[in-house]
Amino acid sequence: MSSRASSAPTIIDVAREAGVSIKTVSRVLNREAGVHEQTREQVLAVVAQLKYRPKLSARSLAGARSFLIGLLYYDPSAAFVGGVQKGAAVRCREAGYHLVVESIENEAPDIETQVDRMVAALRPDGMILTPPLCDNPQVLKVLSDSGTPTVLISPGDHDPALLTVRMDDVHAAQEVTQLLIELGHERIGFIRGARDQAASELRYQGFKLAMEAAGLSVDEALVYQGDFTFPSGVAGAHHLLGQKGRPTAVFASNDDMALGVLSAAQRLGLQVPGELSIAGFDDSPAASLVWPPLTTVRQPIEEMARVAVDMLVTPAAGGDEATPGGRVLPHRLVPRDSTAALASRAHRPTAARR
Amino acid sequence: MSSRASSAPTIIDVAREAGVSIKTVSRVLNREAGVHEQTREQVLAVVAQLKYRPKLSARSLAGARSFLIGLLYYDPSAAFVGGVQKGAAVRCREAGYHLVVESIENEAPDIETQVDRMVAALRPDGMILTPPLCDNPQVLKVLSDSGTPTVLISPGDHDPALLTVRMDDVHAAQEVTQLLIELGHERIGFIRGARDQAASELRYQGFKLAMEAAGLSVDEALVYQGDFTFPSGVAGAHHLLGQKGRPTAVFASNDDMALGVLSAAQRLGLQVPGELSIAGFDDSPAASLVWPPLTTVRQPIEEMARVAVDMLVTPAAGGDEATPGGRVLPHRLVPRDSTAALASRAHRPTAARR
DNA sequence: CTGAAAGCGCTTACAG
DNA sequence: CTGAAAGCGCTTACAG
Repeated sequence: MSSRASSAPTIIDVAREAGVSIKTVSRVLNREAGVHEQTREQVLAVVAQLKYRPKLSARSLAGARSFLIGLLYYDPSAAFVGGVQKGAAVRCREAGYHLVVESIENEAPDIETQVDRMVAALRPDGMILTPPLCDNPQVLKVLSDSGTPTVLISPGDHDPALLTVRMDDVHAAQEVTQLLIELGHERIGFIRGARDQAASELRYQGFKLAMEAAGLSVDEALVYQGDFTFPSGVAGAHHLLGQKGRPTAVFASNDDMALGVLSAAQRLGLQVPGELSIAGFDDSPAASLVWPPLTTVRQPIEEMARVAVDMLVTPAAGGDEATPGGRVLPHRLVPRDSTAALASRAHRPTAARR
Repeated sequence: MSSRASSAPTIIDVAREAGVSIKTVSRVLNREAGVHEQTREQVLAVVAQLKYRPKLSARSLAGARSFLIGLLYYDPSAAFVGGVQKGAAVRCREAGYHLVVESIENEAPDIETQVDRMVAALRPDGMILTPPLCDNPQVLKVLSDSGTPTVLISPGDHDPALLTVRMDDVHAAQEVTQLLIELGHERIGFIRGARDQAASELRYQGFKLAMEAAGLSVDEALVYQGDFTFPSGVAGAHHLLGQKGRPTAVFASNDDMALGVLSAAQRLGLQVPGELSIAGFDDSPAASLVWPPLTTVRQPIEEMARVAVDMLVTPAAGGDEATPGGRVLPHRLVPRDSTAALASRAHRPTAARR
């Protein structure tokens, strides 16, 4: 079937044809300095003519690098993982690396074995972890024991020595809250995310900070504990909207829950945004597909993944002055039609309230 | 940083400790027959004690297999690719393989170089292609020239010698159409998918077959050419619902477009499903998140990916009697609330019309 | 600026 | 049932 598989040219073929040693071919291919320009061109010409491509397994076995980056994820959101994957895969290709993807369960009893097997077999030059795996101590332990450089995307509390990439969840949540406040809303419901994810707490903090800055009190009765799923958004909506002094706006910690709120509101016959404003977080694909489209925050997912690969491939790319091994990427508030000024009330800037 | 990296045990360490040759260790690890049970257990004990894991690059360089499966995709739908990825990654791990994912642009001018580079560097034991890449002649050419076994997921017309996995788009579309017909709908609008994707034509054929089987004519004015995107669903809805004898139901070739129809209908003030029934295709995550939830067809995405890996890893797994290299996986009609019986008309089974 | 030698850690024939 | 030797195709020191 693959009769030509055996005829693939090796570095020896190239060296012979170019009249140089294999070491020189290696130098040219790895862009090492100190090769006569004429020699370089000659080698490159033969490489092109023979369509020579170095074999990764040989490079990996002989050298110190595997040219492999591992990405570990445990599903939750297809949109999030998909974005990370695309950003990472593209950057890997640009850098001459390849992305090996493994899906592992966060609660699997043999999770350490799974991770260890992957790392020991592949010897990746680096690993990228997404939530909630990036906060899993067992996984982190295995990786650190193996000496594999690791980048955490949007982690919670973590060893400050580790490389991280994230966005500013607190500030983003503040901005969303401020938007609602500026639209005249005072009774704003909040739906928290899953307890075991770091972003949940950060977004809640942002909400509280913005409320307090505007001189508004956070009514505990208007805070619901969700878990980032659509159904928990529905449940949260029923809880919040069933109150005596019900909120005129609801800020859900992610889009899936906001969609649940939207669905519940429509079933309850509430006009959105006329009678209820709704805001989410993530800017998931569905957020712009529903009606009315959701006001939300765009997470720089693909960019975070690109940066993660950069940190692994070009160690110099890691960190900035503030947090040595950490990078914080900019987000963007995305106002859409699910939020509007409070019906029949004047627009009241928050500054005037102090 | 990784001081212990150099101390990773090799097959030689295991052989020495177990008092056997490296060949015997290799036999045990590869489950080759003909090893004394006692020897086998002794080797396994040492392997466990030393936490020995064979290095993939060495196995790959020395042997005929790389234990790598490549997955090539060009985004379109995050949900589809995400499902394929998960199914493939899980099955790979079970089989001791690893999944290398590459995202390439279907229209990139250097697409052949990109694919060739990946295949030549990795020497994967097999490749999996998703639409639209599985119908890209240039990509298929490079892979066939390299002798890399390839499985196409949901391809269009293809070389019958190639391995394929798909669902029955024609039949599934027939079922959706029948459901609408059984609900009493006669004027049914249809929105076609992207011209360059094979599934578009297949689903349209299914629609026509069901209409004809029920003795209903397909009104060309009620067929709109979409492109699988949300906006084209909105445009299709405006086109179809603006007609004199407008349809009482719309069947969109995928969920994204169906969501567009839903959005447009709600803006036009039409009750769904009271005044308009809507059906989609895919059972994307958003389909069950909107209100009303969408009637659709569940594609067996993860299963298709698992089977694809199986065909590559266990050659015997490929094909069934009907189509030698092809496997057709079962789908499932998912009736939800976006479709309902035609208002104020009796339920009329299609059989009675003939 | 260039090269000869050794070696990475396994599997593949081949022997016994 | 088991093993000694060769070799996969590169990179790494080390020389010159």
